Order: sequence, then C-alpha cells, then structure tokens
Amino acid sequence: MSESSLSLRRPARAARKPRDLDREAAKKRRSRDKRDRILRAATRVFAKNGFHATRVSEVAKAAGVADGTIYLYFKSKEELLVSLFEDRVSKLLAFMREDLPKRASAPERLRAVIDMQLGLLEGERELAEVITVILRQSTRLMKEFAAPQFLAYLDAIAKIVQEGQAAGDFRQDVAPHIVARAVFGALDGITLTWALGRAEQGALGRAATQLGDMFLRGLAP
Amino acid sequence: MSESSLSLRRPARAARKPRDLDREAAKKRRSRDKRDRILRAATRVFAKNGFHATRVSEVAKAAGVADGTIYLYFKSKEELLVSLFEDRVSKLLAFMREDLPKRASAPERLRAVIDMQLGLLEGERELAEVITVILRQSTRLMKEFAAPQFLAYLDAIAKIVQEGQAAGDFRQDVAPHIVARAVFGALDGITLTWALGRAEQGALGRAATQLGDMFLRGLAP
Amino acid sequence: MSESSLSLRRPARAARKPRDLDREAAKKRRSRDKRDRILRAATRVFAKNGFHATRVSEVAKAAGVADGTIYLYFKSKEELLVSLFEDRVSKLLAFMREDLPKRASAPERLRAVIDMQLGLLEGERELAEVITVILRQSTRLMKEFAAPQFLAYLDAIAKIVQEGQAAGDFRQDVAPHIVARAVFGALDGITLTWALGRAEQGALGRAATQLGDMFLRGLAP
Amino acid sequence: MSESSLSLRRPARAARKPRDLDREAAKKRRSRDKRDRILRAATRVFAKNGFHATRVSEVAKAAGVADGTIYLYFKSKEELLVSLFEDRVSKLLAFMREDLPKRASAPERLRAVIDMQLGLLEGERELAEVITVILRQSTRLMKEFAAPQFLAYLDAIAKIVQEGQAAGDFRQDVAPHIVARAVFGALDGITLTWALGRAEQGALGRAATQLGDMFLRGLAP
DNA sequence: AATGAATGAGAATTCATTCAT
DNA sequence: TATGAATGAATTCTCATTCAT
Repeated sequence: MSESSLSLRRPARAARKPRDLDREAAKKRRSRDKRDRILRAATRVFAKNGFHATRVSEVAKAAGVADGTIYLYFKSKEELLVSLFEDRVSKLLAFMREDLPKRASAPERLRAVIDMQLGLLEGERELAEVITVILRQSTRLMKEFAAPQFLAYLDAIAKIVQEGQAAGDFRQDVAPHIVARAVFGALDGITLTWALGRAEQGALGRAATQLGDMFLRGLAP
Repeated sequence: MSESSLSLRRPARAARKPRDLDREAAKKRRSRDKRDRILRAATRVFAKNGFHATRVSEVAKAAGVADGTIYLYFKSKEELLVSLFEDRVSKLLAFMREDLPKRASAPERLRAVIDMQLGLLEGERELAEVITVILRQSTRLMKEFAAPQFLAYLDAIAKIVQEGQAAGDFRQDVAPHIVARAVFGALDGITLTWALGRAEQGALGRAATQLGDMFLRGLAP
Repeated sequence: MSESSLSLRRPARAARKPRDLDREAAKKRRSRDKRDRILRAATRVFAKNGFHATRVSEVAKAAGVADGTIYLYFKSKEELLVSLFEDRVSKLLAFMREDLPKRASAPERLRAVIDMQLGLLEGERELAEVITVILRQSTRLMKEFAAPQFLAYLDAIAKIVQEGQAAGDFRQDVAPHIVARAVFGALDGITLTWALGRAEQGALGRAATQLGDMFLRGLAP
Repeated sequence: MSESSLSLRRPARAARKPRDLDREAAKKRRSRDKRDRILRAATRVFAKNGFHATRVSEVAKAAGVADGTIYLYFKSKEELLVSLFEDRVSKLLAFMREDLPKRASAPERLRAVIDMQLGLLEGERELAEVITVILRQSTRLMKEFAAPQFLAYLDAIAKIVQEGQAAGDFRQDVAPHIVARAVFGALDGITLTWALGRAEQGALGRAATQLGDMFLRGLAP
C-alpha cells in the first residue's frame, strides 16, 4: 500500500508498465490465494458444524482473515457454499465434455461416470461431506441452484443409458431416467456413508469397481 | 364417541363413571387430533420452505393454533422435525421385523425392502421431501438421531445380501455393505427426484419394479 | 351474594336459613383454607426461587391446586406477594396501635418496637426472606405499595424518639428520623443475614436484647 | 492524542511505531468510553424502572448505541448489573485495605467505615438506588455474587468491633457480628430512604456523624 | 485491500392469564 | 368452584453484514 502511494508522486516512466503488470499479477495471485484460503477454511468448518451452525466469524478465524474480508471475496455466506459446489461441478462437467467422448461404448462411458463421481472426492472427505450433506442444508441453494445442475447431470447419465439401449448394449425394459437416478443415488449413498465416517481410505475406489460391475451386469441385455 | 351418546340414555348413576371415562377419552382424542394437526401443518410448511426458513409461527398459523400451543406438544422446533421422521421410521422398522421373516429367500427379501422404502412415501410427496431433503438440514438431527437409525437400516440390508451370498443366491464378489449403501442411495435418489417435482403419480411403483429387477440381475451369481 | 340470588327463586322458609348459613360458613372456611394454602405455598416457593424466577404454575403445584384456581383468590402474581406482606404489616400496625400505648416511657416503647420487629419473623425464616429480600424484587410493589407503609412505620418510630427527647429521656443532638431509619435498617440487616442462612435458632431474640441495649445507651442523654 | 499530533511533524520512519501505539491507545480509550456510557445509562434506567422492568433496548437507547453493542461489552443483562456493583465494591475494599490501617483505634476505624459507606454514594442517588434496591432484584446475583462479598464486608466490620473490645474501647456484652450487621443495616437503611427520595443534599454526611456518635456511645464500655 | 467494531433485524420460547368445560 | 389447555404478547440475544478507519 505504501509502495503504491509512493509511486503516485513520481513521474510516469516507460519502465513502469511491465513492473505494474507483474505487480498486478502478483496481486491477483495473492488475491486468489486468499480466496482459496477462505474456501478451504469454509469447507473445514462447514463439514464440522454444518451450514447453519457455522458463523461467518468462525470461517474468518479459520482462514486467518478478518470477518469483513470474507465479504470482499464472497457476496454472502450462502455464496461461500455455492462456490464450493460450483468448483466441483465445473470439474465434473468439464470431464463429461472432454473425457466421455473418448469412450467408445455406453457401458464404458457409464463406468467412467461412476469412477469419476467417486474419484472426484476421494481423499477429500470434508468436501464430500459438504457436497452430500451440507449442500442440502440451504433450501434456496438446493431448489434454485443445485437442482437445475443436478437435473442436467442426471439427464447426461440418462442419455448414456439411452444410447446403450439403442446400441443393444443395455436391456430395453428399464427407463433411462430411472437408471440415471439410481446410479447417482447409489454413488451419493456411498459417498454419504463414507463422509459420515464409516469407511477407510481407498474405499471409494473399490466401491466404484463393484458398483460398476453390478450396474453393468444389471443392465446387460 | 358413540359410547358417550349411548350413556346419555342410561340412568345417571351408572353413567357416572363411564361418562368420566368418555370425557377422558374424548380429551385424549382431541389432544391427539391437535398434535396431528400440528404435525401435518409442519410437514406442509417444512416441505415448502425448508426447516430453517420456516418460522414456528408459520407452522402455528398453518395448524390453526397459537404459537405457544406448539410447545404444549413438542419441546422445540427441532423436535417437530424429529417426530415426523420417527413416525415413518417406526413403521419401517415394524415392517422389517414383521414382514421380512415371511419371505423365504434373500432375493425376495431384498425386493420387499425396495418395494417398502418407496411404497412408504408414495402419495405423500411432501413427507418424502421432508425426509429426503429437510431432514438433512438439521445437522444435530442428522448426526445424533438420524445417523444411528440410518446405519442400523443399512446393516439390516447388508445382512440380507450376506445371507443371499451364503445361500448361493448372490454373487460373492461384492461387499454386502457396499450393496446396501448403493441400494439405499438408489432408492433415496429416486425419492429425491420425485420429491423435487419431476415425476408423475405411480412413478415410485414402476421404479421399484425396475430397480428390483436391475439389482437382482446385477447380484445374480 | 349467592344466598340472595337463591332466595329469589325459592320460597323463603324459616328452616332454610340456618342451614344455608352453615353451608355458607363452611364454604367460606374452605375458601379461606385454600387461600391460606396458596399463600403458604407462595411463601415457600418465593423464598426459594425469588419472585421473578417463580412461575405461577409452581405455586399452584406446591399448593395442590390448578393454575387457574390461583386467580380465583388473587388478581395477579404480584398480588400474591402483596398479600404476604399485608398480612404481616397489618399485625405490625395492630401491635403499634394496641401495645405501644401501654408502655409508659419512650425507651420502653423503642425497645418494644425492636422486640416486635424481630419477634414477628422468629421461626419463620422463609417469610422473613420474602419480606426482606423478595419484596424488593417487585419494583412497582416497592415504590407504590411498600414504600408508603414503610415510611409510615418509620414516622412512628421517629415519633417515639421525638417524645423521648421531649421527655428528656433521649439526647437532643440526633435527628429523630435518622434514628428511626437507623433502627429499622439495623433490624432489617439482622433479619436479612439471618434469612440468608448464617444464624441459628433464637438468634433473633438475643440480637433484639443487644440491639436494644446498644441503641438505648447510644441515645441516652 | 497530543503525542500523535506531535508525531506528524517528525520524520515518517520514526513516527511509525508511536503512531500505531497511539492508535491502539485511542481505540482502547474509545472502547472504555463506550463501556462507561453504557454503564451510566444502565444506572439511570435501572434506577428508574428496576432491573426486570428494564429492557435491554432501553439501556441501548439511553446509551445511544445499538442493542447488539451492549453485548460486545457485557455478556448479559445481568452482567450489566453486576458490573455496576463490582465497581463500587472494589472501591470499598480498596478503601478498607488502604485507609483503615492508618487509623489508630477501633472507634476511629468504625467511624471511618461509617463515613465511607455513606460517602461512597453521596451525590449519586441513582447508583445508591441501584445498589440498595435494584441489586436485590436479581435473586441469582444476590445469592451467588453479592452475598459472599457482603459477608466478607460484614466480617471486616465485626473484626473492628472485636479489636475494640480487646483493647477495652468497646463494651464486652455485645456480639461483634450482631453489631456489624446492625451497623451495616443502619447505613443501608439511611441510604435506602435517601435513595427513595425523602432527603436533601448533604443529608448523608450529617447522618454519618450522628450515626457515628450514636453507635460509638452505644458501644462505649 | 483489510480490519473488526458496530449495527439492528429477526425468532424461538416462556409464562401470566383466560375461559370453555 | 375448579380445572388446565390454550393463548399470544413480550423480550433477550445472535450473527450476517456494513462501513469508517
């Protein structure tokens, strides 16, 4: 701060600009760092106490910033929660766009989805808890924000099933959207139990394999 | 009630005691009525606004009683939520105790569980929403109360799978507790989507059949 | 009142009246009994928990009556407290009217007042606590009701001092109203400590003698 | 404050730290100011309406702060009352520690205590009312907090009496703790009447002299 | 950008009192 | 008279958010 106020008093020189850019970048980096620090702290505290029982001041303390600082990066407490969710969902959607097309068959694609949904949280128990449990604590979030994205995700899975049925890889007598909901729910249930504490390291990976087997066999024509 | 009208025709002396009993009974009935009225109102309002966004006074208004009256029947707002849950869980556990033993094989028992978990909420969309979504809004409730019951339920399902494996009805290469979580999660996912509004009447019944088929085929040796 | 309304409907008979009177008397006795029961219960509970922390329902329970019954005998919770106070004050004022004139000299009258104020509560620790401590918990009571009576009492004591000074029994260089306040305060202080629990049986009697000695000697010309 | 204006004229480097210190000090001062403002407002409002009849919002309004601000400085409404009391008691105890030992004889010490207890409140009628009347309105406060301190104070007075008796300055036939209670009670009674409004300026001083005379003469051997 | 003191709206719960039976 | 279920006004305290520094 003192540095920048000093520079105001000096004549503008050509050399300034590159340095300013650097400075800008550093500032942005620092800013992003702080934002991340807050998000990580929020994950920790939300997972421990739940959304409503968590005070903004607790997140601030856990992040090592002042209460007011949170509001420089997030519009509200609820937006903190949204951001945690958005971050993961964007990764998930990116995956679906980039990775799925590489898989030749519907069965392969379905297995990939299963691996990914569980793999996304492996090693991040707290984040898993936030997404499976805490997220549902904000009604508005659930109805206005999460639901649409969630339904889009379900539709994407249903589409895989449909394609599999069209290609003769899956049985015809199950409704694609029912399978989609079941697959998602099964994965969510696994994650939930794991997040609630009754599961060991690597459990999600093993579960993914077994679930994949079971669903694919259950869907076999 | 019919008894009390009868007693009016009898000699006063003999009627004394029965009438008192009637009065007692009527009082108890009215009391239960009011309790139920409050519970039904709570289900409605909780489903609409979520637990935290619902004010006790709103429930009172919806039930047509004074704010304070709620506290004659429930210790706190949270206990209202617990009561809604307990009512269903007790039915569910009663079913598992009474009905399951009648089913000869593990596959039959698993299908019965699936039918029941979905059947329990068919036609009661608001209650379904309360149980799948709202319940998770109270962290304390989730951790202290619901979790233990939930885990007991999971264990019961896992036990069915285990028995099926022992009897040679199910494949050996899946962990019973993973199947249990997956089955529960799949059912919960179905209910959730249905509760959130994208499903028609009778959908849960059809879903139960298809899910049963899929899981049983997926588990077949 | 009920009597008069009754008599309007029935033919007046000579035999009726005595029986009615008996009935009335019995009723009044029972009524008084219940009133006393409530007052005694109130003393107990107020002394234990204080005025504000005591719920009317607690008094009702301690008295063995229904909540609503209290309101058949007392207009409000505060009136309960007033009644406890009035009862004692009336005894105190009766004493001052009847007993004091019998005492020949001012010193004798002052000693009598001291004996009486302490003697009034001896053996009734709970009542003493209510009067010294609890009474001050109701601001309205203190200001509107108790204060006037209290000041009247002080004036009566001051008058004794004044008479003693006129008769040459007391020193002239103390203001009568200051002595009055000091005497009352000293007695109240004794009672308070005793009520708060640090004093044994008979303590008030001994204290009265010593206080009497000390004040009389202090006032001697 | 004066320091910080000075520092503006000095070279910036050296000024750094002192200015920060100043800022800290100013902050602390402002904080203390606000705390005091709240305490003074509380005294005013409590004296007028009593403890229970006073709403926290009224104190806030009288102090010119927001309701919530009160809770930044005091844990609860009751703690506000405690703080008023503690402040005076600490002065009183400080006096007993510092001033009393300077007085040679027990009679001088007793008179000093009398002067002090009354002098402490002279000119602060509202505070006097809070301490003599309002304080007793919180049962918990009376029993848990005030009682122990109060008893310690009584013991200190009793000790003076005892020493006087040992030195032959006081009569032997009065129990020291009875005298202590009487002295305290007399002073409290004087204060109470004064606080309740029937006394003019300077009254406490005069009362102190007369009371001192009376007690000392009453205690003379 | 950062701070954290200050704000003040908001809500669960209590309990004196009423009144239908 | 007696009951006790029902009422609903009333109030403390919390905590997300703001804003002067």
